[in-house]
Amino acid sequence: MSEKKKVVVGMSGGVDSSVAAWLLKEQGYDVMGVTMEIWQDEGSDAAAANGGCCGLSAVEDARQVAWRLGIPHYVMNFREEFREKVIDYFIDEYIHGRTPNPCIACNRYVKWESLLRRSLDIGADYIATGHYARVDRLDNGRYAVRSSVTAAKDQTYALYNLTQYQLAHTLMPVGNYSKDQIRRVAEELGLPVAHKRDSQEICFIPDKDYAGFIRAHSDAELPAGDFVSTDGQVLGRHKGITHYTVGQRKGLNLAMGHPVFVTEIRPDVNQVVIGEAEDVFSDSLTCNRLNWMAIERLQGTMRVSAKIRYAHRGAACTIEEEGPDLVKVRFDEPQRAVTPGQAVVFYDGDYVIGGGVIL
RNA sequence: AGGGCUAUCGCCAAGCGGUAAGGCACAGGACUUUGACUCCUGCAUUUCGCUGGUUCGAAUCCAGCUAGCCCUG
Repeated sequence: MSEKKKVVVGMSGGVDSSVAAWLLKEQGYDVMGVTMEIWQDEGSDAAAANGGCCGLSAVEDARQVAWRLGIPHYVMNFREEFREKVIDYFIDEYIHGRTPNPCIACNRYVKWESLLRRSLDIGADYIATGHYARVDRLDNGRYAVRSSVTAAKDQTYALYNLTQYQLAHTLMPVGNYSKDQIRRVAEELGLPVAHKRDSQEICFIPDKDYAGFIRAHSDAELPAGDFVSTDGQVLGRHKGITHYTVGQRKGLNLAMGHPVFVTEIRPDVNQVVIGEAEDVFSDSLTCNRLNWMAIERLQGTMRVSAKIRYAHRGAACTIEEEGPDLVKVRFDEPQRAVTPGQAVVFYDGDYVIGGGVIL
């Protein structure tokens, strides 16, 4: 007859989700730990590499932490969902000359769709993660993700795409603390993962060879092609469009005497456009695949701060609906490397208003 | 087979007799739960097209050779 709310904590084996589990337990929840299996090539070196939010070492570390905290721990297989919603999407975007953000897709479709559904199925009321972000219920009744108290570790950008339903069943206890505080708690609890390195890079491509990964997991052609200047002059040969992204400087192998950058990728003609440093700035962008969070929908124009990539500080701008599922963003100051495929997330202060995908 | 010019790190390029600047590219690292950007470090110590010569000493002067470019045939 327990009135305790049940929560499933997604435990990656890292410090953050480990402490999140402990915090929830302290807050009186009935906590259960779940580690998601998402890697594809079992037994490969790639999967064994630590780092990433979901490395192979995850299961053992998470199991130990759960044991220490005295909570049950389970492993659930999400390989199929991950393959379809994250890896296939990732490959398809690159093939079409865009630059995807797999973490956002993983959050929306794997963590907050599959994991949430299965968690509710086994009787949980919420799922929780170790993200540095907070979930608030606003006066208008809507749920919105809110920046962590630590601006340096804020992870709201990757969470803009969560739905109201998903947020209503989400807890993010770590958002009220700084990274230092979290590590200190982990130390005090004697957790074995207290000093584990922060994860980074795409978890399913630890060697950072994206182009190689795409070639190995897709039958698309992806041939070499021309680097061209804005006025159409051929400057050299590129290794295939999947090797590049807007704003990129390194790896072009173009000795022009001064740094040059990718300004555009043209998948239809297999060209990569090269320009000067100043050519990579834009004063506006259009986005679609919108998800509104703090507001039900956009009416007229709205002044917000927009992040065009993870770790972007945010830029003042005006947003305006331009059509069904289409929003125009006009920046007060031109922004560097507005990149198709990346998410643009709108903020009002700490709160995520919504966001979309850059066209 | 007449005349002129040029040959320095992968690319561009300083140097003009005193013992090899710099930029780009590239490599490594830092930063980073996406791709990038940025920052830091490294990068011609028997070497300046080759072979000789002058000199205490040459990439720097001289000669020849080789290669490329240009002009005149």
